[in-house]
Amino acid sequence: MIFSHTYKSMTKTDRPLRRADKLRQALEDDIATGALPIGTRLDEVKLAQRFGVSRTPIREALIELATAGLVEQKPRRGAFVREIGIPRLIEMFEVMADLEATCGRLAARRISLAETQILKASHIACEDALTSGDPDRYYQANQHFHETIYQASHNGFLAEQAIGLHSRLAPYRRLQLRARNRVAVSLHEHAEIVAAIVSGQAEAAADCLRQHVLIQGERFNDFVATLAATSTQQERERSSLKSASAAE
Amino acid sequence: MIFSHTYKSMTKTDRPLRRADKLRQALEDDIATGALPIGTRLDEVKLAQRFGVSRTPIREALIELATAGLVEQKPRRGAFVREIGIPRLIEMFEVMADLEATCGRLAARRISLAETQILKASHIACEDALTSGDPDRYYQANQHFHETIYQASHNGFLAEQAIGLHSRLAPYRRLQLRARNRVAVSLHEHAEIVAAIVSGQAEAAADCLRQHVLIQGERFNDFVATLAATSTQQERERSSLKSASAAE
DNA sequence: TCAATCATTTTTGTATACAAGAATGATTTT
DNA sequence: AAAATCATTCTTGTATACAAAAATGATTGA
Repeated sequence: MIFSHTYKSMTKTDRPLRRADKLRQALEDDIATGALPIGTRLDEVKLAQRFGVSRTPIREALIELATAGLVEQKPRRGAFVREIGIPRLIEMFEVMADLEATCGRLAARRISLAETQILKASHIACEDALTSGDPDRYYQANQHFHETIYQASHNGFLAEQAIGLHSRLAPYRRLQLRARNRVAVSLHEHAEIVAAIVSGQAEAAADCLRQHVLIQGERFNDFVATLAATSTQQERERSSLKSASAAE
Repeated sequence: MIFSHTYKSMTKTDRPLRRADKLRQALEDDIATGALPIGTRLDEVKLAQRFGVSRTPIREALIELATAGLVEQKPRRGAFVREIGIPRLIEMFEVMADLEATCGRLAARRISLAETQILKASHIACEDALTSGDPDRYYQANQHFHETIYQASHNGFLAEQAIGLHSRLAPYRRLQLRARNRVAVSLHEHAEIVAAIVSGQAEAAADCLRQHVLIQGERFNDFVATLAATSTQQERERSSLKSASAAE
């Protein structure tokens, strides 16, 4: 992975001599993986016991997570893994699509020769991952592909934003089926994106990427739509979260 | 002002029973206004004395500011008002331009009749503010104009991102001259933007807004360019920060 | 039996105490 | 006299103690 997945760690010189930072990362991972399901109350003393520290660094980590938007702090009532409603998720996908589009537009204009090679290689890696049949491997390869584009935009701030939002959407993207031929279509879109970028067609690259991401959002939308009005809705979301492969 | 200027306060029910939150806001304001100049070390005990609290809420506020990107925490060495380098500022303006463009594109498609009225009114308010000759008033009116567009995008998450970045760029936008006819040109651009949005021309609105913001960035760029290779560079930035009127 | 009120307990928010790394300054050595 | 090393002081990072608000549960009243 080229970038780490937090805003700060990209901009700061990495010497994490603060326990709170490690704790934040640990909690972040637990939230992303679903180990701490959405809506979970994050009890300070229990977390402190679990990690073998006092409440102080736990609180500091929770504040960081709250500021980053991953948890919600209700005054005097504690911190909860943030419940992101469907409407808000759609909004976030919309912004993600736009960030990706911008990355693509800039990348088409600014990508270096070396980065072009990396981009092509990461595309091929996606194809290989698909034929290997390993969902996790495809997920990784796909992420690398997108991060390559972020980097090729030569706008570090933009890349940070894109990575940050991407990681926030990660748990929800995993819900995202299943739809068996999606991966193949996705790969075809990747090919178009690569072609647009390497040939310097900025707007084409932007449009391809926007559609590529928006379709995910729409698919996600379809997915939750089929779930609506189901009594055990939450249960099904949970189990899907664990078993579903990464289709992007 | 429609929105408050923090990410969190838009999404949370506002009952700020945490001192740390008030402190964060106070420090945020001090940073934005330049009362705490860039690079200043934020001594925890001194801040605690100044605000009449213990170090604990101060620390929590500083962590929030660090996560939001306004201050930089060097481990074991304290927090500093973040020095944002020129290259990074340009990157941030580039992203800002894109966020605004997206707001405009969506607003053109989704704006309600009532919001159309508000948008027109806020445009007129900008004109009035200009003729009044009061820079602060124009600054406010201009901000309201842009926030109206954010809101009209009907994407709350996008609006939050736009507001957040806007406020982070605020202190640097103030540096931004001076160039005497800029305001008049800016108003003309506003008119074009309004026209594009109310007539539903999504791409036109996006392009206008992108240019509108990018030009600020370029102006900013010009400004710092004239400053380059000057021995008392920092000094001049400081004084300009205080005296310069708001031209956007 | 159900609801409302009050006491108890739990948990967050803040203050203080302590530990450890960094900055500062003096002393010593070359 | 200059530089390096060591002791002191200062500041951050963490733990603990305390205050106050909210959750919980029991008791009382209708």
